[in-house]
Amino acid sequence: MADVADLQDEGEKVAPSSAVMGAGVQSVDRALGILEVLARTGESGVTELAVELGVHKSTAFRLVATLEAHRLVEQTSDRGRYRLGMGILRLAGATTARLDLVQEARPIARQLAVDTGETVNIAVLSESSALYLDQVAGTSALQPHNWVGQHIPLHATSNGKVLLSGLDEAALDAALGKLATYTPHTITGRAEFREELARVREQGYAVAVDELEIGLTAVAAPIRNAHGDVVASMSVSGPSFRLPEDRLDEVLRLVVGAAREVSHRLGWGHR
Amino acid sequence: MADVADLQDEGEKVAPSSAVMGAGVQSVDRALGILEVLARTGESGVTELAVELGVHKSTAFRLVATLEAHRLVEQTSDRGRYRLGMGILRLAGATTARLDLVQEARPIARQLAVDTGETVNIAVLSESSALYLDQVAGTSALQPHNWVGQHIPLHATSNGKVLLSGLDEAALDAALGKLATYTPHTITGRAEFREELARVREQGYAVAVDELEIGLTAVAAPIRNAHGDVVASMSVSGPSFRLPEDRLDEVLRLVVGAAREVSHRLGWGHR
DNA sequence: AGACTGCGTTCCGTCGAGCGCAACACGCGG
DNA sequence: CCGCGTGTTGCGCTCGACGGAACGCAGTCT
Repeated sequence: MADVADLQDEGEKVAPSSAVMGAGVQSVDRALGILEVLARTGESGVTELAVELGVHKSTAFRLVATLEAHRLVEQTSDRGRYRLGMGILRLAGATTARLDLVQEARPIARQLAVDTGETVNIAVLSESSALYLDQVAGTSALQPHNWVGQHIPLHATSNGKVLLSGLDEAALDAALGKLATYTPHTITGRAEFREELARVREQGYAVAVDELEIGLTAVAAPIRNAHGDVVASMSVSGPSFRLPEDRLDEVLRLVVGAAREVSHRLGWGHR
Repeated sequence: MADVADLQDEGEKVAPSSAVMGAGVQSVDRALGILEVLARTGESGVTELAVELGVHKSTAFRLVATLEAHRLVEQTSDRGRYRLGMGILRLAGATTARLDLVQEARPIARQLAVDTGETVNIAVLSESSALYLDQVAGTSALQPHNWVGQHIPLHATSNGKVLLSGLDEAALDAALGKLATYTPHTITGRAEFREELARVREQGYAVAVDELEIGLTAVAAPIRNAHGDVVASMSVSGPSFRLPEDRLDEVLRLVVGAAREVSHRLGWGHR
């Protein structure tokens, strides 16, 4: 039952593009597919969505109208295109409020932000990129433009390195695409990157200076669950001029300590 | 703005407690209903969800399984209960990145935070409570515990007053439940509160000193869209001792100016 | 202007997808 | 052990979701 009956050869190339699809309740599947398309494109019309899903225009419309009734999507104007709506944010608020990872990590992250004066982030691995779960602003006015929910490349960030360091060889290969170059300091050699990961594993922390963006420095340490797996990563990041070499040692000590504290609260080292 | 709602007079057997429901594609409607229930309860079992929606267990299971395939829900353990998942957060990231309100407001909010030294929030009206969309921390270490996605009572906050001031009588009645008392300064009289709203409308800003919490002061101004409707509210809040009467004038000037600037960027006053 | 092409939206008849039923596998407590 | 509670799975019947086609409206080309 793998292939969906695509009987219409209207001429349009039937490209399932990307998504799970094909598993579960058909109409719900399609509706969620719409959300994913909108997340990717930012904004789409009914016709566009219909082509993307390989369904009739009217079908796409009915689905999107249902989503709209629940405020998960909204249209830019009457008779306009569609985009993701506020309902998503409401759900997201309820999600983070309940995730015990965020729950446990938040007070510690806040203290870390106060101690270092820089921005603290918590990220998890999600489909070959880093998903930022939470962010606590530093005391300085100069803040990074990241935001919860953003996708960040794994090989050019301290968080990414930490998260990858917890994977075995097979999973690593799957998660690691090609290593894009962002700055002259980005590590792009595969062998070289594996060495870096070994170093991270050994040291228990990761550093990235100017690797994603010139002038941006970040350090990160792993958060482990009761089984000892790396489930998340906690980082401190800020402008490189505020995080010079001689200050990094101090910051590293704080980050590693904070991450270990969260790990303990999640049950690591108990039993 | 045709309402899709009233085509049929509810043949439902059991009261679906709360939610939109009854409009659009049935199975999608139910699936989204599940998300809303999970957002409310935090965690539920299949059977529980089934009775909540008034459907058969197996139906609820199939729906929740589809949601799980898209990572919008996850189960606490194999054969365990269900809760909202990371997929929601991914969608939320894509949402905030594209919502032009947040997009436009963020740099201005940040500047306002720098100028005042206090925390800036942006909130919208969402089902008879305030939904906080964005937050920029002030320069001081002492920060409020709020977070994006939280629901806050409308009648005891400056943001809430501003948002309510944009409604007509009918909508106001619908949005306003009973006026709970939080502190001795909370306005609880209905007539009194309407006078306060009239003042807010006239002045173009709202103030709340010790009304939600003793020691917490906040001021807010409306953000308008191209049609002139109040779509959001921007506030500055901090400890009352840092925001004494004689400083409020200055802060108010800044807030009103910032909110007006955002409104302009959203097309207000243009043509 | 007028024809034309694209959009989002609506109506309707049909047929297969999704529903409820019932049976299943498992965990718990009496 | 049995009963009762989960979450999970096949299976036929039926009703709800689907695609086709037409509509109203906005631009755009001729």
